[in-house]
Amino acid sequence: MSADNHLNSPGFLITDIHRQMRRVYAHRAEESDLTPAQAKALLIIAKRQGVKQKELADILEIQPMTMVKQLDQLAEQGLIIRVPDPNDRRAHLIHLTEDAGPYIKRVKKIINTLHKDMLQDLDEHESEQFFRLLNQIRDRLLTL
Amino acid sequence: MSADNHLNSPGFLITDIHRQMRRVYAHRAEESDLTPAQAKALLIIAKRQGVKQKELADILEIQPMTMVKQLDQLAEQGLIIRVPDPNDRRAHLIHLTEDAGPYIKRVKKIINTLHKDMLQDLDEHESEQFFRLLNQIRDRLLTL
DNA sequence: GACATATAATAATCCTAACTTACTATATGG
DNA sequence: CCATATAGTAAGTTAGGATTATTATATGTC
Repeated sequence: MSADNHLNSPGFLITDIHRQMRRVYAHRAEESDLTPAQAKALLIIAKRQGVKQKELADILEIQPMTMVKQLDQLAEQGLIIRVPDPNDRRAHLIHLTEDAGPYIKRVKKIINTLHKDMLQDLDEHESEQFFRLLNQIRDRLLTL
Repeated sequence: MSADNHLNSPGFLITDIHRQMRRVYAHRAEESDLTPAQAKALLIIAKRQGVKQKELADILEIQPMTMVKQLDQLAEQGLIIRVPDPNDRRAHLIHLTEDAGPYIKRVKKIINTLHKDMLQDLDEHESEQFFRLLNQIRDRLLTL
């Protein structure tokens, strides 16, 4: 691993891993299931019923417009509804529908299994270490 | 960090890091520079002058058709040429043009700096550990 | 040698997940 | 009251992948 090897480097490895995760996820998710981005949004909404769109976009670190589209998709599938905010007529509060339950359950299972599978060669200490390093790198990138 | 926390997990962290890397890269690359995927392909071609398209696609673990498009883009920018393979009239060999040199140099610098910046909070041992774990996870994902 | 099968490249089309720019409606601080 | 800020959205773009089907050429088998 020479200092000049740009190809086998953390950056490109992360891109590879990201793509492989998507591939395996897509393969395991049924027709009726959610894309990774939809799944992530739905899991956050489940934890924060009544969140505003803007707050959601901030949590996900995406642009408001990107959020709009993801919520459109979730609404089309009948998994969320936008409720007018009684305290701010510009804003909408996002709520899960009753249909969302089974989707959330299924998607949690897929994600759980995927994580377990991809980390299966790491012992507990390595997993913790890896998780810690990922967080450090993510935080650092946010300052760049 | 409960065992049931799907949101702050290695998988989603990798997705975040991937997106942030792209953001910083795009911000640092000039108008005239290459996208990450183009850069990666070009760096491999530089190491393997005369490689076949199919071989390239295999190295990058992408579909042949995806390779075609990336090479179209590089050819449009005048950075590579497709030369008919004298030993196989179906195949093309990919060569760099003379114009490619400065692009490669610039892109290497951007990538190098980005990697250094994003890993700046890790000591040498942690970096090596991180690199090793990424490779393990990537290899495991390829079997799933 | 003929023919079935495999392989290299590509055309056409689609998908996910992001982005920017510009607009409307509503809040809010001087 | 008005200037400015904020929430949401319409329209359009981009990167980087995918699938399916087609053409040209190689290759193994009988």
